[in-house]
Amino acid sequence: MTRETRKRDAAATKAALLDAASELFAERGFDRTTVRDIADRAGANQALLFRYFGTKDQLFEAVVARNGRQQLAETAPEKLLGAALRSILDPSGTGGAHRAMATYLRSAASDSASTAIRRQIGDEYARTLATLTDAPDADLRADLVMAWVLGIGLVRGIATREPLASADPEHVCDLVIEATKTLLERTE
Amino acid sequence: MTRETRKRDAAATKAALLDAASELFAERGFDRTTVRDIADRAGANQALLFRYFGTKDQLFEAVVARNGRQQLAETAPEKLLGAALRSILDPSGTGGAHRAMATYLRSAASDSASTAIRRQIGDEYARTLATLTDAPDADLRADLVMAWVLGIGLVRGIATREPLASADPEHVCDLVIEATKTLLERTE
DNA sequence: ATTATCTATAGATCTATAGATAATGC
DNA sequence: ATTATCTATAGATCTATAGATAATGC
Repeated sequence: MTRETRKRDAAATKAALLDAASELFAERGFDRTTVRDIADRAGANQALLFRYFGTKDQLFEAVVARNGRQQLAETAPEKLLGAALRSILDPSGTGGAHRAMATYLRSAASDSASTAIRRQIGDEYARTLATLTDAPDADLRADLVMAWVLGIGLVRGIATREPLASADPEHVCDLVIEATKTLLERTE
Repeated sequence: MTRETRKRDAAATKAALLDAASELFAERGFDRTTVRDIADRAGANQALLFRYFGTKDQLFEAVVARNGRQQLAETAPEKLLGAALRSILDPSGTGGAHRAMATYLRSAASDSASTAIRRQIGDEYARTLATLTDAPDADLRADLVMAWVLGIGLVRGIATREPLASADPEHVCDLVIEATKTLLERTE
């Protein structure tokens, strides 16, 4: 049996590595994901990862840069909070915000990771959320709302704490959105 | 110059290792803390860590078990939210809740870490917070409050996101406590 | 004599690189 | 001929253990 060689397509290989890295960083965080895990899932040789992305850190930044852009563009500001919450509360949710948040959470310990991702993901979410209030400290309040969503993702998805972990998503949404109204509407 | 040998005191060495581990796990998370880092900071030999605690995982559990107990006992339930928030918002705060939260956050990716710590820290906080409301889903609401505190710690302390990172602690407290009242008081 | 502490190192990873191999395009 | 892919491995960690050394208590 002859050893198979991957089809020669640099662009496709790069994309496959990005996809695999995006999944694994979200599942396990930066530290616990090895370059060999990524290459294996992508069906690519491990050395290509370095050829195309330089270092593991740079691959991480490439993942964040790619994911950050496409996820927010699709959601209207006033629906963003609900959408982010539902996507975080949906156990089957591998799409959209869930992955970005999971990456954010699971890589909280890694420095380069934290730095890169903070800018990309955080800024876009917060900027969008800040449009929902006209309080003078809109940006701060937006940060607080984002912090809540992240915290819920942490407690539910990673710590799998009960009763939150298996609570009804719509019920949680109601509670959070109601309390958030107080935060966003009270102008002083 | 003769090589110094540590004073022979097993109990003190164990305590020093626990202290050092507690600090480092909070600062860097489980994965990024090496047993040698811990032993060095404790001024102890690295082999003793294994002699006294078995494995790195077991040391982590010992840290969590020790810290979890003493931190909550001191605060009255109705002041817990404010105390937890202030301790997380205080940049100089190395004491109490801050370290527990930081450990929780920075070790979010590690499995054994996450499992051990979830039970210890989470349960005690949530149980205390749940006494503040008489809503039928008190535990769920308490989880949500805790999630918010953790999220704020994440965004402020680890991601150091502006404007939240350098916002006035009292102002943040006001905003969060006000919004939390809505969550805890609205019984239906 | 007991046992806390230390030395030395095995064994398992993991990132990254150098250089060989082989598939495509001209 | 170019260059995408693969092999093999260097070099750096990191956890954990086996066994030597040396300080205390009887």
